[in-house]
Amino acid sequence: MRVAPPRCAGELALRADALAGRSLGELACALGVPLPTDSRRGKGVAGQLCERALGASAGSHPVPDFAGLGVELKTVPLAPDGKPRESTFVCSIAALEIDKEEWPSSRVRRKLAHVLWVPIEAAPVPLARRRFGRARLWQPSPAEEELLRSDWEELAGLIAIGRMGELTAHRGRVLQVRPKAAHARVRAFAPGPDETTLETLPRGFYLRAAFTQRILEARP
Amino acid sequence: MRVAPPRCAGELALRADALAGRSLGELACALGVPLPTDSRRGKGVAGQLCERALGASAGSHPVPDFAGLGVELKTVPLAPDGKPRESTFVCSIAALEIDKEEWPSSRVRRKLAHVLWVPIEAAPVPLARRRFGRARLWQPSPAEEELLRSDWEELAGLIAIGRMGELTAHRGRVLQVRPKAAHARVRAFAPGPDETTLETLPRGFYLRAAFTQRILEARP
DNA sequence: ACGGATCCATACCTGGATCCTG
DNA sequence: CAGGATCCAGGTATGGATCCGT
Repeated sequence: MRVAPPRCAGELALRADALAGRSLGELACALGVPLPTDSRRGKGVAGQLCERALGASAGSHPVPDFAGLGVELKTVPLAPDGKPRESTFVCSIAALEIDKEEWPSSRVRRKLAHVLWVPIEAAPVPLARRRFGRARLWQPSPAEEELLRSDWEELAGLIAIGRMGELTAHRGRVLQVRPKAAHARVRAFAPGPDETTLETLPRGFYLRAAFTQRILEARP
Repeated sequence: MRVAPPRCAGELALRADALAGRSLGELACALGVPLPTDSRRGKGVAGQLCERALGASAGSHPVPDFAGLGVELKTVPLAPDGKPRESTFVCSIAALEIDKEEWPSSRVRRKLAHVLWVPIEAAPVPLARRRFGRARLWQPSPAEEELLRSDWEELAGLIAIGRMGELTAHRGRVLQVRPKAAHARVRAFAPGPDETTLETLPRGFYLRAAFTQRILEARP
């Protein structure tokens, strides 16, 4: 079953509101897709069903989830205490090209320019019984953008000068760099010392959970 | 079920001889894989089972089927009169790079430097009952190579100067250029007129059936 | 008859994220 | 408890070729 793209932000907000309180099991049933029984096997399923329910353009590469609106969709898993249980993946890192990027036109900034955050219950609630919360349409405040920019410039700078291999997830106040791969044997190219190129585990940018928590708590 | 790579050309020839007279159905059964019932759905199945039976390194990109030996495997479908029913795919065409290739190191020449031709019955024999014939290990004679070279230089030259779009399968005495894609809407990049780049249907090099017929008829 | 169109398998890549052990 | 490791879906790319309408 397919849903047409929303024609404006208002229509998107209405659809997102309609999702609040519904469970992942109901949604899967309505869309006619089976849910994995093992939650390890369904890491991305909430996000993917949410895309379909809201009429996002699925899986296409360079464009935002709602291309016409320039809005990106992110589901956030909430622990029983209401706080995000996980960090949020932002985008993968093309390490060999990152020296050509600048913050204003960077992939991270474009991804985060306008986001629809959709909270959903996380473990220990079983997959099918996890309920969606009230969505929030967000754009970074000047203070938030400043935090993101300064972290990004530090991290991207280290990658560009060939230090991605030494980079750990400890770096960055709100943005961090972590592995992004099917398994630890996957290789991608990255700058090495002295203009060399070497193969490393692919990485991605992630938002720390404490940062998304502040976004969700701010009064809309 | 997996078969170890042959250690020398002699071992490969022995295995290929052992295949002669056996049917595709027997082979599929021995390897524990099902055959499609509709022959449209099994266009590549004879070649793939043959690879497995002979211990070819399956599906890996740049290397010959028998990497250590530098030998490429090709199955040839024979009509009831013993003549090849189809042309033989050689390799896909990277149109934007072809201006940097020269015949001696070209993909076509490398693919055809050393080929194990394995004949197999074609339609109207049902898939499972098609029998393999006697394989032939071949290297191009000087005359054959000269034919290939001159066709390749004509075709590659036309592609390099931006004429792939106008190129039809009529060109070339033994080598030709034809579409190579899942369907007609697939696009790939190619040089256009005046240093431009345009999108076209991807193409590949193929050997005309009359050429493979002469190869198979020549006394080993 | 054959030139243009198409079909399957497999590997890889990207985007969706959560798992899990020290 | 969070940093490093991993899992699924879907699309793309390539190599195995044959199908089929004019």
